[in-house]
Amino acid sequence: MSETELKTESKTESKTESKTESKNFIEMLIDKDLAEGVYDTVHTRFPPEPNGYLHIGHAKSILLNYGLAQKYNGKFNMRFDDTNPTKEDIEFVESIKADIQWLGADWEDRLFFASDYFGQMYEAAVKLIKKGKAYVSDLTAEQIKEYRGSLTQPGREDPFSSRTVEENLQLFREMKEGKYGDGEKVLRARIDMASPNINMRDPVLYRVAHMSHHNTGDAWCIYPMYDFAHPIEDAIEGITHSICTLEFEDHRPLYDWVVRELEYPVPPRQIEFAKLYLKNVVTGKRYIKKLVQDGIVDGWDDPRLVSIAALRRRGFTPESIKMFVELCGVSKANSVADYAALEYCIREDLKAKAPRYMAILDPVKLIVDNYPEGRTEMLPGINNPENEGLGSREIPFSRELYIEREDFMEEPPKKYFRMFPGNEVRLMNAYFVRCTGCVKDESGQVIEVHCTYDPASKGGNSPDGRKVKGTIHWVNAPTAITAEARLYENIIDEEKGVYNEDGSLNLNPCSLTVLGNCKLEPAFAGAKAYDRFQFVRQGFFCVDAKDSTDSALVFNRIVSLKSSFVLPKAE
RNA sequence: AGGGCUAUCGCCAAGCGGUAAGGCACAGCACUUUGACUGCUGCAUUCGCUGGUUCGAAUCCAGCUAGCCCUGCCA
Repeated sequence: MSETELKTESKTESKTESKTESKNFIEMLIDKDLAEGVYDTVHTRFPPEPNGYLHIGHAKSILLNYGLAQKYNGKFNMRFDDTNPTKEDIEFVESIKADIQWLGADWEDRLFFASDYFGQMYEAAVKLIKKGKAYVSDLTAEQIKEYRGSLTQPGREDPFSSRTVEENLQLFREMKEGKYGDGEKVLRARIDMASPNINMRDPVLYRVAHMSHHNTGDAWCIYPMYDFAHPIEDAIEGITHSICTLEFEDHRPLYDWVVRELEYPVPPRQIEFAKLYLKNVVTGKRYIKKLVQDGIVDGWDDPRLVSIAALRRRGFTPESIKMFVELCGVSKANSVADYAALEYCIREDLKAKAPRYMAILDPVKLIVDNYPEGRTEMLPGINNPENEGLGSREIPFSRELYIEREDFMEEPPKKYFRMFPGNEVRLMNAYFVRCTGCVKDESGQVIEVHCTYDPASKGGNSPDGRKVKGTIHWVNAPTAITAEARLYENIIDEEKGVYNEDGSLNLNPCSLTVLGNCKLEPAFAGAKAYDRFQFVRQGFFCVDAKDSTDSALVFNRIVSLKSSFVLPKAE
């Protein structure tokens, strides 16, 4: 090996090395924990409450937790945090599981329900009572609020906090046995009513709720509060790093208190990170519910929404969501990502994956006057020049074709290099054609564009080396498949932001455009739900899983292709 | 206003006392059988502000300012 070769090699090596991505603050914390022997494995979890559909924001948490477990060769648990039967519904359990699986986060055999730990939580509460760290209070909800004080005023001692351990034990047992009605009694932790952190002012641990639970039925009429239940759930499952969002920072002292008082040998550590927000996007449950009720969107999976189900239906891939989440990063600074970053990710992912076929969204006839009538020939086309593995196809060509209405202008502006009288363009994969004119109906609408072709330019190149500036796509008219395409814009009017002054949503009236007369080349035949394609020069499209049928294909535009060409406004 | 957290390019985000990574967006050029892709180039004399420590500060100290979160028997 020569000296130069050696040099080149070491150069490449150091380059690879320097490309190592910097770690986020959670990874640095984990590294430290591992180095100091605080933990010797990494065990994370995703703990949604089954009270709604997952959206893009949840994807960050799911992928973060799962990704960390993978990176550190640890484990990832799926856990439903179902401690409040008044707000939860079994209906969401299945949809949440499906969404997480689709995203690729694998919990293996570790699917848990917080409600499975109700017995252990009850025992934990008894333990606290015995330690004198919890008591039963008869205060009403309003009184508790009163006694709690305010942000600036310390709280006052609960008059029931002096009950004896025996009394508390008996009362708590009676709460469990159903002796008291909803709201009559609660179990409170005895911590510090004067704490500047309101969460520490004797927080409620258990409340009475005579209600059937989707998992435990009527076995319980008392249910633990989040602040008490969550650390126990984590500890029981051996979670090491309990990752949650920023608003729980104030709860960490209470989390640590519970875990300490209960004397778990390896206490889990709560770490908080900033949620992922998208600019000009609605995620609020009540807003989406209203959009559905008002018939503005077609359900929770309407492709204009950003629920996981909606993104899936629109045609986003799990890989693109993962790429997006990684692109956004993890930090403690509240931030709002641009939707453009998501679009970048899906284009990037589909670039090599999706076959590139020709489809006309808004068709107008193109007649090749000098092409023999009745003749059809098959022309080869590469399905994706960036991925030879996707193969090639035969595309029919004849005298009558469809082209995009916007690819012809009788009087073109400057720098327009598509079809206009006298101009020569390339029909992609086919021939050079020179435009000779058009036919209009009585209203002035162009109904036919005419041209002549150069037989020598078959395949799209002229043997005389002649160049054309424009290449347009086309579809053979006699064999065209008619289909529907749905084009989406943000459901929010981006000019003025998400909300109006009165709190209502500021909707974009043009968020959906349905094109019902699209013409597709035969290669599209047999396209199935979730199949994704690039419509050449238009964008990436996905077969709609809800409305598409074999005989009437329906496509959702996932994202358009980028374009630096802007048609000057006609006056 | 009591407590907690955060402030680095239009949007994310590295940086951890040695003289501002990267990505998205944007702009320009080249290439092009997609006005796409790709390639190249440009894009913070400056890190919320003001002082201080230091030979040297985005990084340390002090004081300010702004934003977010907290007074559910929700999670």
